Amino acid sequence: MELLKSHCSSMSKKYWLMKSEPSEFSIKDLKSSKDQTAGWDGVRNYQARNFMMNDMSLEDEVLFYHSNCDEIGVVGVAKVVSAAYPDSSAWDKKSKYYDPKSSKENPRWFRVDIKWVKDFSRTVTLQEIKDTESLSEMKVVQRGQRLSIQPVNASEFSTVCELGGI
DNA sequence: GCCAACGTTGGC
DNA sequence: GCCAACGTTGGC
Repeated sequence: MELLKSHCSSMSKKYWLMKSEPSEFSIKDLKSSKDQTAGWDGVRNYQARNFMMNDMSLEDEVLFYHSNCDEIGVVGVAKVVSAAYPDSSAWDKKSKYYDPKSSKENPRWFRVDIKWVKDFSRTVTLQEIKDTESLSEMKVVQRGQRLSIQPVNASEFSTVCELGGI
């Protein structure tokens, strides 16, 4: 019974916001990837890593967020299509994400695979999120919040999707 | 285990 | 390119 319960709760769909600089990796890049799927590598923050390792599940839905660009905001939806697995870029000396403290034997950083789901018909800008009362609790508008992977609740997720024209 | 120095993030 | 906020590192 306990097993069933924990199994069920682990299956309940969760929602996330994931940030990427479009000059590095945009939602277009994701859409044009093989199988419209890509590994979310380069996460080098423990809290963000722990979300991937401990809290993400297959089929969780993701708000794809463009940061540090002309039009900052949520541009579409993706979904989680793998469990967390070691981020090999951490032990690739040629990678900008190289981390000598991570190794194949003892990986420190992990990634998940993300699959493109849809583009919004328009960007839901950061300013718009700030201006929307029901989205005022989103981490992305909290002062000093820089996490590149953030949990989002179901109503926030659906509100952002509606604003994005879905 | 404290905390100063340093590096990074990311909006502006 | 500025800089505030935050995370990490490393000496002590």
